[in-house]
Amino acid sequence: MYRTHTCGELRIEQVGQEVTLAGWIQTVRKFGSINFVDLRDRYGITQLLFSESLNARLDEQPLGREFVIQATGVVTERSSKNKNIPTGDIEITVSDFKILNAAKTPPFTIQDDTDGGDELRMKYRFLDLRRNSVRKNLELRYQVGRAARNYLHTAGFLDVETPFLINSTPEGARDFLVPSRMNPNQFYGLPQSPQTFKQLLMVSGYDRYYQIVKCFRDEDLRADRQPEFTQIDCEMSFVEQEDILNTFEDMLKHIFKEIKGIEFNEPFPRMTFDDAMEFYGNDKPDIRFDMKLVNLTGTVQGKGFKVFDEAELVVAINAKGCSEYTRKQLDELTDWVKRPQIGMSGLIYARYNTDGSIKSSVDKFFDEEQLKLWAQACKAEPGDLMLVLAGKEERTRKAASELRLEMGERLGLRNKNEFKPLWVIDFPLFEYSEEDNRWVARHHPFTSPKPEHIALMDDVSQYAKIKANAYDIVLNGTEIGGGSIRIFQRDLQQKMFAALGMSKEEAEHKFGFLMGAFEYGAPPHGGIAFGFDRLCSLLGGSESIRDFIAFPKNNSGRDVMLDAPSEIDQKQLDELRIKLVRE
RNA sequence: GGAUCGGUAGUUCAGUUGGUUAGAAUGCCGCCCUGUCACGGCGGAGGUCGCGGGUUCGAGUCCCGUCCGGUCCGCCA
Repeated sequence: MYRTHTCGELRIEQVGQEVTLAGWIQTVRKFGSINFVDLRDRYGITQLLFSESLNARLDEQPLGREFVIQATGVVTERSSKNKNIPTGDIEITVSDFKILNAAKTPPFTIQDDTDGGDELRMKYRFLDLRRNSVRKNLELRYQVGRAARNYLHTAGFLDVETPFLINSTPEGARDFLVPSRMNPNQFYGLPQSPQTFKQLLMVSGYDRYYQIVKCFRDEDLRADRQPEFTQIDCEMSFVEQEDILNTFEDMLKHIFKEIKGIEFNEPFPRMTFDDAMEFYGNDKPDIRFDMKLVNLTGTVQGKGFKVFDEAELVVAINAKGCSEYTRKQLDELTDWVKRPQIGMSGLIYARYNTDGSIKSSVDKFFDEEQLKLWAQACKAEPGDLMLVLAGKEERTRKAASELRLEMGERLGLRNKNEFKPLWVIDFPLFEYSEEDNRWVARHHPFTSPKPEHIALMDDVSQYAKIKANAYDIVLNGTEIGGGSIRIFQRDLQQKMFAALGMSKEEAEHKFGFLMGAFEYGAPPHGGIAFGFDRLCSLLGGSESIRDFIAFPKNNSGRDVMLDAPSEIDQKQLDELRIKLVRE
């Protein structure tokens, strides 16, 4: 036995006991003829006292940071206690010790406030994971998963595993491909989600299914996106949208209570997709603060100001209490909206001064009476600042949405300890893809249209109006989950594929097994999938999901520790019958 | 595919208008110290200024290219 206790559990009550601890050396403090060593493991830090009698041995076997050692001694009350750590009342007076493994000096310090940069910490991730702060994130992830499983288990859900080596599908994101050695010139695709399998499980009668499962998408990455990520994937039979929303709202409430001790007594608010777009400019509103988008197009056009008159959309936000913004701050905001990522050509503002007057950057075209109408529309009061954007509809709405979030940030209205969930419902079934020149499924091709809109599927000109029984759950402006009621009848599914420009043969070839299954008694069903990594990062108060993944990949999809992906041997290529194209 | 920020000691960073021998902190090594816990004191070692090219009497600094990393846009049903 290597140890009798962990480094986090000994207290004043154990004084007098002889114990053996094993762990990593956090620090060695030489103090004349005595030495203090902080020994660390997952559970905490315990101070070891090496008194004078061990000096000869320490000269032979010097100790260094991150050495793995085993030490035996008696638990002793400290003469000077450390109130900052739970084991601070005691220390181990070491009688014998053994170096189990020496260690190189680590390239960065293994502390909460490490001196290591991101790049280095990722390269030595196994050392980074020793740090408290990183370990806490992984522990949080485990607890979130456990809370979800507990809830789903109690609610009668069955965890069923589904395969990773499946077919590539053309819809949606790019697939990761795996060549098949036994089936030359053929490839598996890794699942973007277990979508079709969970629907087949519904046909099989497993009416409550869940899985915490990896999904794979070969698209460009962000701080909150990884090529392989984890979903809490769920599906239910004999349910309507309302049943699903209620079930999973309860699950989230359970998780919040377990993890954060937060109780939501009210139902989560709901907003239609159309309202979200109109009032927030995006489909995942951050409702921790108001500052809604106000459409001023009708109010401001026809007054001779070309920028407004030629715009498809003029939209304002009301920055409460910002009328004192200096010219410098406003210029800076203007530069901000002119950045290529936002892409506006300018920013117009109107200050509602505390004396009741209104001054704008376009006073030449709008007198005070006109500006009062702006204020009325924006519900602005003296002391407020109206920020106005104008231009092409889509870009302007998007820019206004970004500006709103930026102002919310600057005004400190986006508190990461405040949690405001929101259901966004009634998503459109289709959206037009300029790139492919056709209508594509906004959610996915198995999403059911609202029954009253099915008739519109016969007329392409009506496609934009068709709403789906699809929903997203949004937390603090981040989409953490989404799902839909599915199509469960072959005819409707066929119609859907046809609407997406897929021939009968093509649909049969790609999804024939699913449509075939629908002919053998498919129950009405629907489901939802949560972005587990994102949920964890929000609960942990971090922007980046990488902090909650033990071994994440970087921006370019590389594992910098393993240096993956990498080239492979010619022999392997030959077996797979793959020829490389060198450029 | 694009935008943008960064790359200087083991690490985190500073480095002026292009100008002597490239600095600080921390870590590391040595010596001293019996109650430290961010220990302290004294001393020391440590540099391909990411890489390649160019401009110049002279480049860490300016220009071009390239590689690596961060963030974002496009993309991500």
